[in-house]
Amino acid sequence: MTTTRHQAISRHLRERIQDGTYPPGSKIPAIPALMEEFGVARDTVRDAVARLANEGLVTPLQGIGTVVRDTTNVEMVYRPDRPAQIWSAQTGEQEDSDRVVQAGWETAASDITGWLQVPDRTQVLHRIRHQRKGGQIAQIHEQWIPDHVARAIQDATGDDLADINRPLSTDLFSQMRTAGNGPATVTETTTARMPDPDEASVLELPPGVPVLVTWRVTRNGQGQPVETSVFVGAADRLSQSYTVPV
Amino acid sequence: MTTTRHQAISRHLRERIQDGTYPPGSKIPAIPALMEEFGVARDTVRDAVARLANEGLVTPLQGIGTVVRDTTNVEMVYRPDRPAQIWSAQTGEQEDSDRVVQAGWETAASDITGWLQVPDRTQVLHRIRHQRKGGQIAQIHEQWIPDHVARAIQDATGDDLADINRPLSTDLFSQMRTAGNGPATVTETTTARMPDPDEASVLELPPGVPVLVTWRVTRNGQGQPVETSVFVGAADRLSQSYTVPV
DNA sequence: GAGTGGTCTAGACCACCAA
DNA sequence: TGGTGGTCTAGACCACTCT
Repeated sequence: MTTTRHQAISRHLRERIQDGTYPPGSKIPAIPALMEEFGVARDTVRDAVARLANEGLVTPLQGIGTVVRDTTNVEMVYRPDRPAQIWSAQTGEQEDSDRVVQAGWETAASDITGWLQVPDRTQVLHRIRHQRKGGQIAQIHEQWIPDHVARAIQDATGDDLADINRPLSTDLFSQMRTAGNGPATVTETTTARMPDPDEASVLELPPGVPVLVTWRVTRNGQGQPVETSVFVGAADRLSQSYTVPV
Repeated sequence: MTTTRHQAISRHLRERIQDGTYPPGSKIPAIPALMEEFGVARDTVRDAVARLANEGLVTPLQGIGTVVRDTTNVEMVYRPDRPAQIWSAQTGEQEDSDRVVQAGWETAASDITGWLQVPDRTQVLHRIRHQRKGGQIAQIHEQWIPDHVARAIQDATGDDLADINRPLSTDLFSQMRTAGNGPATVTETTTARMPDPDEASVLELPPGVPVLVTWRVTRNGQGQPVETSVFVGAADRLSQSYTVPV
């Protein structure tokens, strides 16, 4: 159990961050200063700092320094039982904005048809939304709706679900009720993983921040799926809350 | 938007992994081979591989090679409405084992008293469990029970909740019911972050795997908290599932 | 311009694993 | 024993931010 130099340096810095010597928003010493302090080469210091960055404790910024991240600011709460008002902070405020960036019909992949319990190669409506909070995209919402459900909605409401430029007259769950396919239950399954570079770019994630990934299947009163979704959200800005009876 | 060499190498390898050239369980080319192929120095290749490791795509193993991770094996499902049978795979099998590693009374920190809605500096029973699956610890469960609830349970059942060597006669929620503090609802809030080194060690997490963090508050029929918990679970082996009415 | 972090080199030695 | 990844050096140049 020999301790390497960069492990010793990263442990030292981690302890200083946790004991408040370097509070959130402040900067840890610069790389040349740490080289001097520990008598090591540049890349050894960078290895140590990279470890902390991958733990989500710090964010190195070119030309500025390596700043300590505030990890206590997960304020946003997602509640599955409030479809019309999807996100609310503890103050109850609404989400900042919400934009459909892609919509159209396509032949569903096999995992999607499995969740929707429709035959393989069925046509489905595929929509991608970006949900913003505080100027940043906090969650990517990808949604698939079976052909017959989507058409029933359009017939009943006159909206075009594949038009990303015209907003819907009401929220989708209300439209489903109007069309006789009112959602009764949602089943959500959540895990987490590291983002791929595309997701990190869209969500503006610093290194060391994972994404929360949630699969949702919405069913009507007969237990038939009327919609399925995948949510990919920034874990440093998002938490999910559920209250269920025991 | 200049692309650096290690970015080009990591993008190349990422594409090969995603298109199946290097399937899960196989190895990507060795560092000397990549140095030769791209005509770069060792550390440039290591930067590229480190990126993939931090994305959770590969795990470098000393003396063996850099193996591609299988990211499709999140089978375990946690259901909050099944306290006695906390984990079940889709087949419905029970968890492998479950061990209380620490238990005792302590004066609660302010965040805990806030969750439990008891006065500051109250005595609480603090228990830490390690929940195993497939030989590995998949989740760390830390639990706090108010003094009056814990004592009522002990008086009613004769069990010693602070003894880590004697297992309880029944599960804790059943015991609460016996003691007249039957849980009625649980509120769970979930987010994710990267593990600290201790958590990574206990959960045997490879680089690039986050932890799912869930706070739970359990309330009795009168809405009073009878228990609060924090779960820290390996996100590559754990998912949480909720079904709620809309 | 001065200071920050980012990239990259060429070479060395170490720790670990499999045959 | 030979191949793997891990650590570390000393030095160079680049990209970026702030004053």
